[in-house]
Amino acid sequence: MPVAVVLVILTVVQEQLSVLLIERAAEPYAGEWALPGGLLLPEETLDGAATRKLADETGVSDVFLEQLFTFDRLGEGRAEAIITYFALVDFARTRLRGDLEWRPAWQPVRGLEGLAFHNEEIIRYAAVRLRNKLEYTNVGYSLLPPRFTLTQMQKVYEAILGEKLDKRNFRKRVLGLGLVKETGQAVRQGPFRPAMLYEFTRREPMIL
Amino acid sequence: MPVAVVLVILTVVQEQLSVLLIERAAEPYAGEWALPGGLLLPEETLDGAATRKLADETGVSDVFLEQLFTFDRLGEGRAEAIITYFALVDFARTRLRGDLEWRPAWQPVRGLEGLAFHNEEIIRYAAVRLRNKLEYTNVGYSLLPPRFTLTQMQKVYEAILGEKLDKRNFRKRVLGLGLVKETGQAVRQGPFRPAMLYEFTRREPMIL
DNA sequence: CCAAAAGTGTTGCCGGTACACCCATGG
DNA sequence: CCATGGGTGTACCGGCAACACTTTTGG
Repeated sequence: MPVAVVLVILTVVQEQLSVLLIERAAEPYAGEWALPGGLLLPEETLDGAATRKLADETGVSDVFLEQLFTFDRLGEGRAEAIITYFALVDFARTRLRGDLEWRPAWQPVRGLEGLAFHNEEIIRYAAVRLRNKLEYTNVGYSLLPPRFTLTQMQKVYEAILGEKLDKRNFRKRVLGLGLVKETGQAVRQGPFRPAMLYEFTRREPMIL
Repeated sequence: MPVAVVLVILTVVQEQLSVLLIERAAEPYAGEWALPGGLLLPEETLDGAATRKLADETGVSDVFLEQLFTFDRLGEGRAEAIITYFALVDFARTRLRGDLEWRPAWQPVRGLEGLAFHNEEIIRYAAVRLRNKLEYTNVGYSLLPPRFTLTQMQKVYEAILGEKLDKRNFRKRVLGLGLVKETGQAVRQGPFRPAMLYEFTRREPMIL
């Protein structure tokens, strides 16, 4: 009875916090939606397995990835313990692999129900953790392109927190805390003034 | 290669944050100090295993007990994954078992070094988590007798945070937040006015 | 001319911190 | 008479939330 590693990969798509799910090919729960994961290989570290699975599913590396919680087998799996990780990725830089036997897809976190293994509980827990971390860390770096406008950033924050934020207070805070810094002029995007571009001043360590 | 559960059992002894350690009987690291733990039994839940081990070592149950972190085998153990828990107990209500083949003992957290399996890292992490939780939860209930004076409580907090606190501000806060409430008169203890006794208004769920 | 995004300051409140003295009595 | 623990109130400061208008130009 080995150990399994399961990933909660979160991103923001169309102003909605979303999670990567796969349609299970094998029993149990064949045909149902579930979180991606797999068994820990011999001689592999937990972080290594999580990193590998993340790259397998999204092609992404060097993003925020952190251990979330460990469950016992949830009744029905083949593993003795399920170690869950959560990752944050920039949707625009992700290319889901369509050639896998399971079909990965982004699904909004709000209103998820009826997943295999009660995986919605894990997802809710990850979303709570993310909301907390957002308030006292800079995990957001992983959800945005390297350079972005403050309006983009604010929309990501609003999607995660699930509420509108005040523009001036938001800017005061992220600038005042030194979270982000200006990084040059911007290009006009529409019928309005060109925006300033920003980047994060520091990145969190990949594993805390 | 099964799964192991390891416990960081913390308490405050003589105004020092302390941890329960055992002297290992078996190789590897025979004769060295380490955290107590053991293998997960078949059909046992993780929380169940942690609760069982805690009762084995201290005779205590119904205290704060929470999952901490999961490590891979740390190089040298027999287990594939090590799931750590941390628990908080009231020193006065604990009776360590001297009849075990390993000898459990309380050791101050400050200055620990050279433990088996680099266990001091886990202990430091548990101490950090405890300090954080202390500020926004009421985990303290588990470290104190059911009824206590505010001075006792303050000393416990000071031991954990490693700094002196202001008496008036401390009382204002714990009363203002409704953390504790008066629970009757007290008995004289020495050459001074008898103190008021308090208890916690609510207890955290045992597992979060 | 209007929709859409960019940008910009002030005020009030609340929570947290700093800080010092009196009381009672067992020894 | 002093050591020891119990108990109490005020003043300042800083962070956080609330709040509205001007600019630009593509359609």
